[in-house]
Amino acid sequence: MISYPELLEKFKDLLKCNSLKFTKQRELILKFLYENEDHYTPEDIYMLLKQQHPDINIGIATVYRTLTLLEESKIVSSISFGIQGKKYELGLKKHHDHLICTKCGDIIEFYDETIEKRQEAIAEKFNFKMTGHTMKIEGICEDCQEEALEE
Amino acid sequence: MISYPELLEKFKDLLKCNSLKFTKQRELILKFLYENEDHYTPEDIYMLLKQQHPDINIGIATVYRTLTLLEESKIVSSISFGIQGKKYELGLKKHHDHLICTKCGDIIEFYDETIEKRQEAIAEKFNFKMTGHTMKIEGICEDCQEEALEE
DNA sequence: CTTGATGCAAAGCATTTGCACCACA
DNA sequence: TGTGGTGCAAATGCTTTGCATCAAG
Repeated sequence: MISYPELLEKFKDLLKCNSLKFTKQRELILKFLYENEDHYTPEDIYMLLKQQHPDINIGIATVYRTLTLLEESKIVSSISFGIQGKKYELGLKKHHDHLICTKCGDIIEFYDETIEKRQEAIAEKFNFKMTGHTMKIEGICEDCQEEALEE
Repeated sequence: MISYPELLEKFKDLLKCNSLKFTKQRELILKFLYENEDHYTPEDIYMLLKQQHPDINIGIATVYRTLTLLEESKIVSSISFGIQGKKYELGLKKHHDHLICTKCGDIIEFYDETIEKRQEAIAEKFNFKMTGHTMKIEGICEDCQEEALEE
């Protein structure tokens, strides 16, 4: 896994190459996603950053703008859930898919070589030039099943 | 594949069991999805129905309400795309997944036994009680690739 | 007749945009 | 210093809701 200073450097380079500026807000968002390996909505990130850094001013619009920028640069990735909206996570780890508990919203990541291979084969079969793929398994997680039994 | 009269009967039963009413609007939407085996946004359905049946009054709210009802009843299913929004299709056929062309928006359906099996195995491994699963492969379809070459 | 359904317009909600001001480079 | 970034508030776009009226049972 890439270290934070490395990631920061990568981000700064990317900004420089596109004559964009490095700002406190952009760094905060990047750092937040690096330090919190989970899935967050833009709103989540906005609220938590405001809370953790009362000294720094940040607007929700900047969070949206930065997340879009980071996603285009392949530094973060997003998945969208029905009601829960779109959530972002650092996108530097190996490609993976998600198990989502529809009761508590918990997200479990997994990687399955067989599925990856089949996806490639299917894209090829239809002469599709694959640019991305997502898989979501929805269900009830272990904990929520137990809770249901207790009731 | 189920015939339309059968489907209609099934829908009517379902309404009766829940003391809901059978209306022209509900039938129109069901019929539309039966006759047009494709993926539509609520807006699409609303516009096309108004166009095809200028005599019958229908509001966008009713389309949303009916689609929600049909989806809860497992008669239709939906997939959501990034910018293109949520699209509905008749959900009575065998479970399948989608290839989506990010250029022209075309959707190709496919079914892969290996992937289905692996998904079940994964859910089991994490003690997840699977209630649903979706897979989307994004890319550029054959036609759009050719177009790109011509430019 | 009773109850649920409908259309309309208003309200919601997440996301985007315009703009004057601010801060990197 | 100039250019791009920011926060704010207004605007947008999709979806839901409240309500008076309508129609199915």
